[in-house]
Amino acid sequence: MPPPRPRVTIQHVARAVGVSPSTVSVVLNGHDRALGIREATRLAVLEASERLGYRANHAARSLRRRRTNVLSLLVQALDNPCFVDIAVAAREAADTHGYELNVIGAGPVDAELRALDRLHDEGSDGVIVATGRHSTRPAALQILHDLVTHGLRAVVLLDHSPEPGIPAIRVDVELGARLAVEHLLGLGHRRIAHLALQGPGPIGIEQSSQGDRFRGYRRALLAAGIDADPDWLVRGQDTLPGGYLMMNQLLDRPTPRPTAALVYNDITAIGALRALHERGLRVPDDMAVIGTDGIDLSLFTTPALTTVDHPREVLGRYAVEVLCELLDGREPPELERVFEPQLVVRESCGARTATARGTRHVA
Amino acid sequence: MPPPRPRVTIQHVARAVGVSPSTVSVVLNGHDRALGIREATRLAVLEASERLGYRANHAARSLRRRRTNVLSLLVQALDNPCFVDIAVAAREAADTHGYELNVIGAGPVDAELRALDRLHDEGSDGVIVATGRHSTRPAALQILHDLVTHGLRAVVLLDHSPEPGIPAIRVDVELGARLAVEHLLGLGHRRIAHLALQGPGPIGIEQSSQGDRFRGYRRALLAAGIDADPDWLVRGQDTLPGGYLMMNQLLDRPTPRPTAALVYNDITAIGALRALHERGLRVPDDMAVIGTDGIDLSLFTTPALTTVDHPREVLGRYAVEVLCELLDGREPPELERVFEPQLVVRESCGARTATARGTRHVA
DNA sequence: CTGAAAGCGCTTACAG
DNA sequence: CTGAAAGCGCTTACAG
Repeated sequence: MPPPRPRVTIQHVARAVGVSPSTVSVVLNGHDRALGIREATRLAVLEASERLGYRANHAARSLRRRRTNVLSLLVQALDNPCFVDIAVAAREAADTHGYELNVIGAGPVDAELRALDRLHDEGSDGVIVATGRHSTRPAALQILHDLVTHGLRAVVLLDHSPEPGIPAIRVDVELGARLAVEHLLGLGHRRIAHLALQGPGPIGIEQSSQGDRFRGYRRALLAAGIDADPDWLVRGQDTLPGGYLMMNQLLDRPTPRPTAALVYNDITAIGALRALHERGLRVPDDMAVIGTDGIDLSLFTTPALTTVDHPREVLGRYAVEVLCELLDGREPPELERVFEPQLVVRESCGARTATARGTRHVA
Repeated sequence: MPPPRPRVTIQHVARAVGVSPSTVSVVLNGHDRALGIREATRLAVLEASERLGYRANHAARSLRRRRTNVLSLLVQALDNPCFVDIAVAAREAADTHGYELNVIGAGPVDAELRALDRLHDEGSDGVIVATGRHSTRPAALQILHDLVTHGLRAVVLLDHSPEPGIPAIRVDVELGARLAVEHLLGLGHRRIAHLALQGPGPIGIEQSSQGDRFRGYRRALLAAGIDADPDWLVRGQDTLPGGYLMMNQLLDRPTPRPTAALVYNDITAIGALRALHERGLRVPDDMAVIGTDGIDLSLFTTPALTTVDHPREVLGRYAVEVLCELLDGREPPELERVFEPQLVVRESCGARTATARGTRHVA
């Protein structure tokens, strides 16, 4: 049994002041109508609700207003700091817009559909889907579509827009891959591997972040007259062990060993670094490694990761803002907003040395 | 304006089947009373609600039941994977008990009080406070007390129980520190530093995790006839840059340099590793480093961290279970449940080499 | 075996 | 300038 809950309601406040509940409601909500409330009454209501410790009942308010003022953010996995950064920024933005934010980690691919479907029941007004891999999965798209049909507003983050009513905020990962490869080419590398996320189908044909990235990688090589060897491509999970496994697979191949690797994200790159370390291979001397995301951790690895930085805070914040526009009945200015990544050169490609001192992270 | 929300209610289902809303409610909730419902009716209700896409309205249900079936988990910061591990396990446990879990990152110390106070408004039935530092802060304790006064159930995680009504689940960090120091002593170290969390007062007098850990550290040294030099103690933030800064401070001191360091947690230890790397100091040769928590990352650093592992999943799960007991009106079996930490020996103290291969993380 | 009625706490037109 | 009334969608005794 739930404990007895001596809830202070609007009724109690009203009785204490000697006004009606409606008056209390109007005052407490600071409505325009509150202008028409006598100052003395207003003050008395404020005082009494403070004194009695009144706290509005969410459920009642939501039921009546027909909106909950909560947003849901479905991220791929909370164990990747990149998504934590996005979530923290998103929560802050939600806060300033008067919303609560429910952050949900989708977990492994097979749990994702369930998590998506649950969004229906989270009781939120709108959702941000940041799993970064839905656009290649029809089932996920279907659920997303259903969500919108049921009156939820949705925004996609880190992927393409699946349909006209659902705006997308994403990073130009094709450009990111190009910047990375060009950096490596400039350093004299010719055999450049790509550790990529495992997808449902062959890479490169999908309209997805993964496909975009691969295209960037291949085109940048092509522009330098290099035809990417299929043996340079390894696909796997975007996790620490995933990166570890992929790098080991790459090193196990009989082909001439690549001298550099562009890795799916920083977490995966850290896994790859570990595999190299265990094999006694030196980074960057034996293998240059370049990550993606720009999470804080990438500055603290040994060696510090050169990476393609994504504006994680901006993405989180912007997604919330677009969602709020939608909830306010306004159409967002564009269906897709694409942010630019930025190459951050540190130690893992040998271009220069880095120090954690003096960054924004070290006060 | 919120979009028009063509909500399917219990009424619609009732009308479709030709029964009353009460019957629909009883059937859908699978109540004991449902036993008294004709099978044909039951099936018809189920079919119609499925067909119509009925989804219960959370707000209405909560309002009526006077319980929301949501739990809140306030963790210190989501950017420490240790708390993510706890949160993920807690959510799973909440799920199996029929609750939703709202995970909130408290953020920096100054934001913590605000976050705590907000718990009032999250509309949850119970809260788990896992900031790991409340017990030394009277203001935090006061808010926690208020929460319980307002009818919320509360459980403290990773700290001592602040009062009889609030159970605590924690780790014996004093033992953890002892295990770590004994390991280092066994390896021949004599000057062992301690990088600790900055608290509101001097260390060692507080009844807190921090104080407990320090006591374990000092006593283990004492047992070996070593009186801890105050210069071996550095206090700072429990973050990557915090660890980086603390290690640099330690190295800047004129006293004979310690040969080993027991660090507050793994994230901080990774910061410390980086500081050592930048100074050209080798781990473990020039300085042995030992972390705490046992997060996955600690296996992927270079060198791999020797650490004091905490049962993070168990902690998260158990906290939820205790909270559920409380919500069911049962008293938990004990006011404090203390779990044991475990030393995990890897590379950073030089005792042996480690490999990421073959762990549970690498499938 | 099922329905009518009341009510959870709030907000919002609408009166006056 | 403020109050009475209705209703958001659900659940739960209580009738029958």
